[in-house]
Amino acid sequence: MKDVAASAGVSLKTVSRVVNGESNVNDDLRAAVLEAIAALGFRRNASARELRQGRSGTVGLLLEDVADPFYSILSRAVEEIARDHGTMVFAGSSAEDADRERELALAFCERRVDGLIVVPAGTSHSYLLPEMRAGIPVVFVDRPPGDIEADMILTDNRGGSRRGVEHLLSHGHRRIGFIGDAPEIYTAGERLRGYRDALESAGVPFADDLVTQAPPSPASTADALDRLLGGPSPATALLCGNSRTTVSVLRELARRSTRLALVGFDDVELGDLLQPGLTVVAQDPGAMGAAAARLLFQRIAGDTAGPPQTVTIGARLIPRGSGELPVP
Amino acid sequence: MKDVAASAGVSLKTVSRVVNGESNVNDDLRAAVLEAIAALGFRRNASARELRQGRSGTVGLLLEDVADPFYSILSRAVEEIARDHGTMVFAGSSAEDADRERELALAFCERRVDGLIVVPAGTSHSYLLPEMRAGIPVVFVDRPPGDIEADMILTDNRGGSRRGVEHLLSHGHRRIGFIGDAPEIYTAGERLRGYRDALESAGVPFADDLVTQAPPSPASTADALDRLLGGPSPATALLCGNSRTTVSVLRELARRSTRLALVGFDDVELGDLLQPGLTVVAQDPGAMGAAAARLLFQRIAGDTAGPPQTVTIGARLIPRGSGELPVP
DNA sequence: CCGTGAGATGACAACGTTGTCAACGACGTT
DNA sequence: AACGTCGTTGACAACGTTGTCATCTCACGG
Repeated sequence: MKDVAASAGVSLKTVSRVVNGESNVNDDLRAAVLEAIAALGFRRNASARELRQGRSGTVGLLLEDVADPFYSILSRAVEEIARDHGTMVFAGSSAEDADRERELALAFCERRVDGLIVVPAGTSHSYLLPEMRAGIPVVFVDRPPGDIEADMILTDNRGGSRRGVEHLLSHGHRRIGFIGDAPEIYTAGERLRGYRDALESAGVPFADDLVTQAPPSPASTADALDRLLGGPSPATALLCGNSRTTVSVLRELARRSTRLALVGFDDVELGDLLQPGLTVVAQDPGAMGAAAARLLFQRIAGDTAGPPQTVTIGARLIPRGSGELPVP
Repeated sequence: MKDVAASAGVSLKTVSRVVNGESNVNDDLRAAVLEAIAALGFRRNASARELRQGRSGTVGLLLEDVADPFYSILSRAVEEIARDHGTMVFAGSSAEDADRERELALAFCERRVDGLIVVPAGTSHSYLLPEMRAGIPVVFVDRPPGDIEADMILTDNRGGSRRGVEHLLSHGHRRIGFIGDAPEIYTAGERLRGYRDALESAGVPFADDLVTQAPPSPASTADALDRLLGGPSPATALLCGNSRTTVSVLRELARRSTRLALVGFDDVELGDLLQPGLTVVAQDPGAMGAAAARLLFQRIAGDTAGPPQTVTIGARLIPRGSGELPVP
């Protein structure tokens, strides 16, 4: 910029004015400056600008895994909203590791992001309190934060799950299994609660032997299916608590050539091409990302007066065949 | 940092030394500084550090679409390598729009990224020359850049496509269709070339009416299938030039209850669960991202002596059923 | 003719960090 | 006792930008 000023024969400040598109600059000077900029290939240094202004034009997005379709769609939605605000996105994957989450979040803060969107991996987030007090707004997505109060965007896990089970009930099923993630995971707990809600409303007794709660893996899924299908009165339908489990179940059912009425939580690409099509309770990751980003930019813009907000986004049942199979 | 220095009763520079883990600091002073840091909730300001050091610890990743599984896997691979180098990743989606690509790339440069990984959307990249001359290394992935010479990481599109067609030929097919993307897209051209290679080697004449080149859409795919299957000697097999086309074809075939030996280019989630399983020529987006990142960090580390490198990554045929269907 | 206001321009400091260099004290050597 | 060496510490400038304020010019009205 110094060079540009020298080359155009003006002061630093005038170059700054031109670069920032301020109006009160003589047209001739402006032209000279623009010419010098083009000739020298000048590009404004954002670090210096940030340092001076205290704003980085950057937000941090902390996900479990950038490569997971759910989060990558969420990520894209955040990017679009950020773009509207002239902001770039730092994305990082916590890989479900609380230490890594923390490390990444603090690295974002060191980079002076204007705000932070976090899918919590750990169970404690008080380490963010100093940053939040220092004025970095944080919005949590998909799960509530561990031990602090903050804005969050959640799916209606309980309601969605309930609707999935009600769908199976309405097709005559009474022995409905549930395979969910480990019980300490928030979404898993909510979805199990929805499952119980639906049974209770229908007057169907809750049976422990129909429920499995464990981190999804092909082996644990196979075990769970053994238990569900092996006993004297086997399950005739199944709600899968997350898409990884759904996929494992589909593989395992294909291997066994068994059919089972099935509703999955979370949509899955190509679910409509399976035979039968896969009925799911679909979350809307795009809507979640957009809601999180909108709320974040509202906070960044200075709307920090109110208490923490919680936005709940509905989950939609998409019948495609597998959930409409009758009781054998 | 000034506050920390005052609180610990030492100079700015000593705090800086402690923060950066330099060894030549008295243990008592170090302890005092660390205590002050904890008490004040100090966090180093990365903008100032960048400004001073001229390095941002940041790379830019410019993709078509962060939400596309291919790119999101690539993205994650880049993130992992960047992590090993203590670097964060700015990711942006060009949405196949040359202007937006340029805008994002220059925004990254303004933020003084240490390097840039680009999946080209536009056809001209000379706008990056000044930046590259200014010392920002750029690695292109998936497609070559428009009108400049630079490092690139490519899939062996031609070889992969050839292998896919050879697979169909080996199952007796002679009327093999090809539905690919618009011919101006590099990968589409290469894949068509591989298709011709395979036919030629097998002595099967190339037939214009078996080939469609158009941007993938359900409508254009339906048209293409009409043409392939409608004539007096219909195609008995098909190579799909990209995954979006593959999916459209699968939907269309399901709608028509038609079967056709099918090989898709690019893997598709749950391809193994379809009936029959989907045979594909699979690229390896993770390997591409890792290779790009590794080459980029090599360049960043100062290895800029040699000429631009091109790394070609193989595409693997994964037989799952659809490509092994016999000639009816 | 002078005073006033508006608009254009520039000088300068400051943002928070780190590289450079000088000062200092302790210790060992001659 | 004088000297050199080493390790620790701090003063200061510089990175590139922009906000603040002062200066200058010109036009206009009294």
